[in-house]
Amino acid sequence: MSIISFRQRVYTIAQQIPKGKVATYGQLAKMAGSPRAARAVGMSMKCNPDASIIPCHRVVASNGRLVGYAFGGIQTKKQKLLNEGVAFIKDTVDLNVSQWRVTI
DNA sequence: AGATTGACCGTGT
DNA sequence: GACACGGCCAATC
Repeated sequence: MSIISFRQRVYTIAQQIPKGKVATYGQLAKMAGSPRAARAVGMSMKCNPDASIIPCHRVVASNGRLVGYAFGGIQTKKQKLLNEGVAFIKDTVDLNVSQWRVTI
């Protein structure tokens, strides 16, 4: 089943997040096959080799809050998202509008 | 092999 | 709405 590591799966999924949308850590965990592994997802993002191939800035907490970004901090992360047209409410993403929804 | 850690999440007060 | 607590999973020491 899992020939590739959990981390690898997370990366693959993260790359599918469309521009202008965001996904939550829990959401990715669920998609990767471990619904409760949100923390592990966070680690994967932290260890991610390159932001240009893995859009880790499109991953936010379940409440839309921006947490962590290893390529310049929260500010940079927010700027990138704003630049992509993600809807913000103060410092949190409006998930109602900008969450990545996998339409059946 | 065991313990610790971390870019989390849900629930209760 | 803010704060505290516990649980969860994979990677790392």
